Amino acid sequence: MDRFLSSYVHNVDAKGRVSIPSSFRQVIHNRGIRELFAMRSLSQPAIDVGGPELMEHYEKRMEAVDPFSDLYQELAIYAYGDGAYLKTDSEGRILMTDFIRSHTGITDRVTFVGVKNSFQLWAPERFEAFRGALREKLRERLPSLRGAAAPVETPE
Amino acid sequence: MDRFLSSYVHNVDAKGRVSIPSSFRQVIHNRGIRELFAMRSLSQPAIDVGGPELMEHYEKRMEAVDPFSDLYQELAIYAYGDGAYLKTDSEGRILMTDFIRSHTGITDRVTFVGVKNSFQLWAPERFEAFRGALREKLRERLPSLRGAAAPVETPE
DNA sequence: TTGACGCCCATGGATGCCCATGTTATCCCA
DNA sequence: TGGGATAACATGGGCATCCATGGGCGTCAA
Repeated sequence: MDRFLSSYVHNVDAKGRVSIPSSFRQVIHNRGIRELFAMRSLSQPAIDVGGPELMEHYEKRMEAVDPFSDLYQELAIYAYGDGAYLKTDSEGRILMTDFIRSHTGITDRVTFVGVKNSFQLWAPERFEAFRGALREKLRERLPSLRGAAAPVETPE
Repeated sequence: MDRFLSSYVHNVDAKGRVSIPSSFRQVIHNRGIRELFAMRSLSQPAIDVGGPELMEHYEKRMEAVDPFSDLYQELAIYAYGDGAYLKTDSEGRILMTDFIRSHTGITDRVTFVGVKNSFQLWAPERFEAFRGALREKLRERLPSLRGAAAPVETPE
């Protein structure tokens, strides 16, 4: 149990709080993650959430770039400036800040989507649409999958 | 928690004061920074703020240019010429001086942007525009950065 | 003297912490 | 095997505290 798996829809309460699915909390604990870091996904209206590795991923990327170039500076602004720490309360809930809401369109419900080493936050409707489109696309691209045992299906 | 991370928008009051985000004050304290130094960013309409390492960073950055060229001189004057120590008041606020305002366009609101070892001051509108453009640029330039699955277009 | 700046106090809103409730999944025992 | 007891979890609300913000006043310097 060390991978973020499956998806869950949770409610946002009047204070803007949402419970992190308990299985995700397990994974967070098992991985020894102390601080949750959040970033806007580049290509999707979703927020990526994970531990420090999430940031290290970009740092590695940046090592290949001249540290004194504009590109490096820009990557730094993106990686560090366009993210946020997510503080959890004593019950394991996180706050849906404007930072999250404006990028995802989340209002009163959130879909948590496990993506192996990290998980994502989506507005449920958008995620449904995305998942549908994704399935189509994969069906076209990977026809060999069709015969197999419903490999593209995602648990509710 | 020893890195300047995330971004915050704060108001400038009638006296020109702005609160430094408390998380940044934490970082300043944790790093043992006693004096904050501010200088013009070389590539953006922003002010870079940090401890003594900030100056070293600039110097290294400028070494990419021939240190005996006119350009080097000009960059030095540009960055250091109006640089200033930022005094904080007893509440942890700094003053938006004309030096800061003229370079950034800041009037009544400021965006604090964490960039790991230092942070920046931006006019919120300009930062939003910059961030948007940057996302576009990175999305094209680093297509492999994101993508748990195949890239699929999603309505924004 | 006048304005800039440092220091103090006031306040409202946001945030974190604690406890309460209902629902669901799990387990145990008859 | 069915049903009740139990534990885990999502959710809600109250309250204390921190923090961003605003205003007053004294001091120092031009």
